[in-house]
Amino acid sequence: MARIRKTKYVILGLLTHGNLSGYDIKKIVENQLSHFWSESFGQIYPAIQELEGQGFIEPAEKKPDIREDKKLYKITNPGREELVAYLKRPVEEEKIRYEILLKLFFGGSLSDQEIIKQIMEFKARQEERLKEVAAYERELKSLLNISRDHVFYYLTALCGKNVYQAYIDWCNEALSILNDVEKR
Amino acid sequence: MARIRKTKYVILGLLTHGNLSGYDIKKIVENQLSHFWSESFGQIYPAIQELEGQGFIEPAEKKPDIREDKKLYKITNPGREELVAYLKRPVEEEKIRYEILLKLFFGGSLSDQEIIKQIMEFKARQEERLKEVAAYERELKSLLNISRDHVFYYLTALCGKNVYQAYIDWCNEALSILNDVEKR
DNA sequence: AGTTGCATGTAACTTGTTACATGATTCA
DNA sequence: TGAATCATGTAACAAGTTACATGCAACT
Repeated sequence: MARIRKTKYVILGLLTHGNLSGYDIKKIVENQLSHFWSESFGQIYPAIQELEGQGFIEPAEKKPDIREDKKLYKITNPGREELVAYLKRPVEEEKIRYEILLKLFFGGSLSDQEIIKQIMEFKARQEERLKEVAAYERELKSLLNISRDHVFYYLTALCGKNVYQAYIDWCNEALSILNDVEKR
Repeated sequence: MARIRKTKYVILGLLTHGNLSGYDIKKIVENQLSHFWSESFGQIYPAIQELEGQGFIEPAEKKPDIREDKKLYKITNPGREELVAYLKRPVEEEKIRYEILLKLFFGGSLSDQEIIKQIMEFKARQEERLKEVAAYERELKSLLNISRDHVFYYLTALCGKNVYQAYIDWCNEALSILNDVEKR
């Protein structure tokens, strides 16, 4: 890994939008960031404790209507600075491991039919994802004017749409090429 | 992680192309698989020992011209079966973590200029990668007829080309949208 | 009364990287 | 002779997932 841990910045970032608990953060990541990010409870809760120890977040007062055992946090000024410093740093080289390409690289050990099956399954999954993210993108496009943040949400969905479409296009090209090879 | 370990299959796959040492495997991954895969020595050597213990690979006779301290391995028939069983299994859901989208999602904490800078840096890196993989793709396209395997190598390069191009297109759309927003 | 969801947290495990140790060979 | 590359391996660490433990609240 050696890539610096991002969980802390996800928490800081989400806390700039409002006070949240660990559970809230997990739900938001699942619901709104899932097409480009994931976090597990096993990462979130220890990271919260670390952030509190560093003074980057602190307990927030709860309104009386929320349950006793829920711990709400808010971001502090040093926390904001820490987040901004991270956001300004260049994006790290993401390590890429595409299993479909690995399997294709060793295609010599499979029959054409088996390879075609793998690509079709992969394509079907990308189509599902595209459908989801394209619906999300259309929704966000209509909300573009309601806040500056909505532009950013829209752009993340647009990226997903482009990338999934690129995979689907590649699947079609690959299937067509394999079909030509098979016939000759 | 929880995703099953792929290192073993990379080793088995490469050994179907010829007898290799751990060092050879590392070099091939770096030179030929680097646009979609990576492995470190810390994974390769223990995996080799495990594969040998399972009888999936075994020491190969060396030609007298290669050095004493180099350990060449060859794949066994059970090893071939193990590889094929893996290749036939559906491709696992890859976990996606795009840091550029994370940073963009929290764009509210940065100025337009800072966001634009991040996207331009990201775009420049994708353009570099595209250049590399597109050159590789053109080369492989001309070699398409020399073996069945070359079709697979070509398709992996083509996929990289499509995906990097999709990122670049998205960067341009994003920059144009951010420019419009800035002006109003 | 039982199931589902809310809520916090820990422990064991897996995967992966980095740095280090060691030494041979090749080439300028 | 010294640097770069070849070559194998280990140990410490970092990151991330999964399963588990615990208990409250809401609803059916």
